[in-house]
Amino acid sequence: MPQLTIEDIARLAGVSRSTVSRVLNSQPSVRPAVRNRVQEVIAAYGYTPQAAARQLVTQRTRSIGLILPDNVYNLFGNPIFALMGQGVSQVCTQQGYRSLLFMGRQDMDEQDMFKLLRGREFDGIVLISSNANDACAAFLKETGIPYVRIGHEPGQDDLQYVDVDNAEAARIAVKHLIWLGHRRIAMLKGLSRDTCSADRYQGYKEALEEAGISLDPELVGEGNWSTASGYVLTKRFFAA
Amino acid sequence: MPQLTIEDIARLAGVSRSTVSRVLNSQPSVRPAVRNRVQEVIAAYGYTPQAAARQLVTQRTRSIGLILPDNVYNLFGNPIFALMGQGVSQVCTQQGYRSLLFMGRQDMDEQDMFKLLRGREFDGIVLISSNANDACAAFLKETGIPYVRIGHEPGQDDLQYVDVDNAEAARIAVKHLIWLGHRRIAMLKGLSRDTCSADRYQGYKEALEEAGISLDPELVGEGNWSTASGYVLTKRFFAA
DNA sequence: CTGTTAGCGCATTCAT
DNA sequence: ATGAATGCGCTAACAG
Repeated sequence: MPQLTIEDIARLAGVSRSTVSRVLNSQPSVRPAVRNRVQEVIAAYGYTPQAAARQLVTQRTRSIGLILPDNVYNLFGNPIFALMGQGVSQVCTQQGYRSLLFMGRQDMDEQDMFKLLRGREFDGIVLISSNANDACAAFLKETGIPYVRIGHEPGQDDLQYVDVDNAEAARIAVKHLIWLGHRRIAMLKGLSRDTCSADRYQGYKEALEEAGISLDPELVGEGNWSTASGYVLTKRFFAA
Repeated sequence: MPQLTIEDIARLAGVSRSTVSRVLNSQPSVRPAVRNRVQEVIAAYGYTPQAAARQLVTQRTRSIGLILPDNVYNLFGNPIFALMGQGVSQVCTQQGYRSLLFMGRQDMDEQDMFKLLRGREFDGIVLISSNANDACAAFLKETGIPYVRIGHEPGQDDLQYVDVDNAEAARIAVKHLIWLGHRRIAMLKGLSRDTCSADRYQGYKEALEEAGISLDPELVGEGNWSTASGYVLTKRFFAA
């Protein structure tokens, strides 16, 4: 079935395109009777305006792109991303936007991905990444595409990101363990490419130092954020 | 900075829009010298055609929408979805398409979601769902939007889906346990709303019956696909 | 091989 | 309050 256009609806409702457009965008200046008639026709034929056409004229898509770290195990295996994604989605929906998670970061050529981002299919990008030199982050900054990053790099001077205070969080956690009476406290670090790993380690070191506990290198290990690496390292800690 | 259009590139390269369009779409009928010149200008200005405009004229977006079951814990917490998503993404990339995961199924009004799907932002939809009455599946079928479903409903007569033989899979698994010498075999069912749950249970029953093992209701429990429910039920099995 | 012309479907002036 | 006209940026005949 050939999809109906706004023109068809206008004809069927006996009005002009402009009027249909007005009810589509719920503008007030339409006589109630006319509005109803148009809405009935729209409903009867299940008409929905074509996104591309309205995007072309308005120059906005009302959709937000979500980009996650490239590791697929992180992508779906780490519950933190589910929570972040959920939050992004909720706010988008609430504001009349929609969020779409870009799926191709594992298998798509980087340049092709950039081309997509430059094609203005998204009004803005939410990039989740604490990777210290994420090519995508660099690209977004350079091109001026509207974005916000969850996570950041050390030298970042602009305010394009939101992040937690990783060092302080680690400090609090370690202090808590010390308060509970523990003295032998291990640290399972994440990937060194992610800045949060170093930040947390920093907090860990500071809390130990403050408590006068000397750091035991045997109790520090570097994982890759996977549960498997956590398991292996934890076993090693207990063997030590 | 005002984004450049194909028109600007044409002027800068001293050719017409059509020629620029031709090199953009890598059509052969362009003199190498001209092609190079155009490509240089494109690269120099970092120009990328606006997706909406070309979508409007070609009536295709080259993007595939991926829709997952509504439960967010399933969404990111169940590794099977990571694998499926990965597969979809790989094939899309390989074919010059891109895949986008729709994020709003938890928090968006169903009608708004349908509106999005009808807006032709996706050339096709991949719906992952074995939910026996998934409203989205019904909608897709009714509207004639191109889609394929991973998972299916009992009475489905068309060929719009791909699925594994759940009953046979369960049969094989149970037979294997029996072959190993076990006689006391429990079944941890999934949500009853998903057809695969009943299918697998069917296979379980058949395999037991075939081996002359009577089914012990104490060893059958219904979870909700979460690891937590699996843990609780498994403990109950061992207590029984 | 290249330029000219004509829309794609919609929102948005500008008239009325 | 409504309609007619215009253009968003691009591809696709059609000429030449």
